[in-house]
Amino acid sequence: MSPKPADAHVRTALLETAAHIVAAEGSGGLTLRRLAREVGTSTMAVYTHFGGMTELRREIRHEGFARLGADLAAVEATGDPVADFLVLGWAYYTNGTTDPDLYRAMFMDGPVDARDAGAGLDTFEQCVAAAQRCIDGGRFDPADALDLATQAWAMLHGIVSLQLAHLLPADQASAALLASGRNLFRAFGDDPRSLGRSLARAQERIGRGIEAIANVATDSRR
Amino acid sequence: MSPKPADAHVRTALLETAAHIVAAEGSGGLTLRRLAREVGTSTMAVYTHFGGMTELRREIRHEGFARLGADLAAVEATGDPVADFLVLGWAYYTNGTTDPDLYRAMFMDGPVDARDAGAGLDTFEQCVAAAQRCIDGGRFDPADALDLATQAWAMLHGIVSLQLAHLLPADQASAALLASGRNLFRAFGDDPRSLGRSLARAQERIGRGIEAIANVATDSRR
DNA sequence: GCTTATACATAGCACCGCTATGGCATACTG
DNA sequence: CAGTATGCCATAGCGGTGCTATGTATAAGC
Repeated sequence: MSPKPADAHVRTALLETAAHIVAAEGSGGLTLRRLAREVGTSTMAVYTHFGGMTELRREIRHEGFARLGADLAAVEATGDPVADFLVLGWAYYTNGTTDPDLYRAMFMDGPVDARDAGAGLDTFEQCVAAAQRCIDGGRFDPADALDLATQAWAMLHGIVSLQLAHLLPADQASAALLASGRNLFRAFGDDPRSLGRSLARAQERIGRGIEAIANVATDSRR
Repeated sequence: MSPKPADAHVRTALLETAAHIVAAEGSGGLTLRRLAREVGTSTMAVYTHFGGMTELRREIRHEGFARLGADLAAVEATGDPVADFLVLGWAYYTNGTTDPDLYRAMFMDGPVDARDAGAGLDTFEQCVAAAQRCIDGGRFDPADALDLATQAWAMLHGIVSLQLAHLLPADQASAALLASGRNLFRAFGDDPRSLGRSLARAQERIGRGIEAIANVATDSRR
């Protein structure tokens, strides 16, 4: 009946438009029947390919983690590991605030199961590595990189999710991001003057990188 | 037909059992028909008293904010404002982790509307006041108390919500809570040795206060 | 070429939030 | 005190949801 556009695996079309619906209208806008209608198939397709809406939503979360991982991987490691770390945090904040519904689907729709936790912690490894480089470079005091990364991640996630809950306006959120980042990194042992220079470099890279990261973002949307 | 137990305002019974269902089984367990059945009334009662499930859920959020506010108000202001602030943060963490589904309903089910934001920011004022006392007492460097409180809140919320999403095990979360608190307060200008003493006092108060806060918590459940 | 298995369509189930309507008790009014 | 008006709740029904049992057609294996 339907023209079957290229027939490129129904599974991909389902996941793609599902992620698009979630990103555009929120998790509540995604509906089995609507998804089937929009893709031009029947509701059964979702069950043959995923098993149900729960698994579909889990795949969407994985897609979100993949995009987040791509955005984080797009920040290049330079000779200034602290600036790298700062830019990484900014990339995280940007990812969450530009795709709020996807971020919500990842962290707030849960509770996350074991598979999700694995996918989430994979991207978290990039944060740990950034902290480790700061330690190895002598900028941070010797410490467990995972502890530092955890603190940074909690701060980032706290600011992002408070903004997404409309409990922090965007300007206050970004201000808190800057201040908390500086405070944390100071406490991690970085020298105030070095930190100031790294912060300036990071801000300059952020200014230059807005288009670059935007490109990566659109690329990762395939 | 039904015995109408004391007839104590159906509205109260609805809100109470609704909050109980959410706290016990999560937001997904709350259903209009089930709630009516469990209270022993009809689905219409929800609409006469609240206007719909949306408003009911909003009242549940307010109930959660009220309990959180009560838990926070239960920490007494002593001569050590930094210890007070630390205990306040611990109380926040405890509130979120002991009633995870209620905490989720407050911050993750949203997006929060203007009325919710007001209720949430009311309890946030206690955090601002605690920061202000630390500044006035000369423990923190002169600063905008709201900025400091925002950073502390974001950190707390980040840790709590990451734990609730099963992305941080409880032990790592409490460790991050301790470390981040110390790091932030150090950055806020507190002297390391004074901070160490306040932290010891706070830990002692927490140890003593576990039963007290638990009592307050059960009290606030009426 | 027949069989088998896979992918999708159809129809129906139980449940959801919500609303139109009616009954009934109370409160108000002349 | 009679009559009316008002608020609270029960009933029944609508369109929607996720999910499943069943049928069907296409593709794969021998």
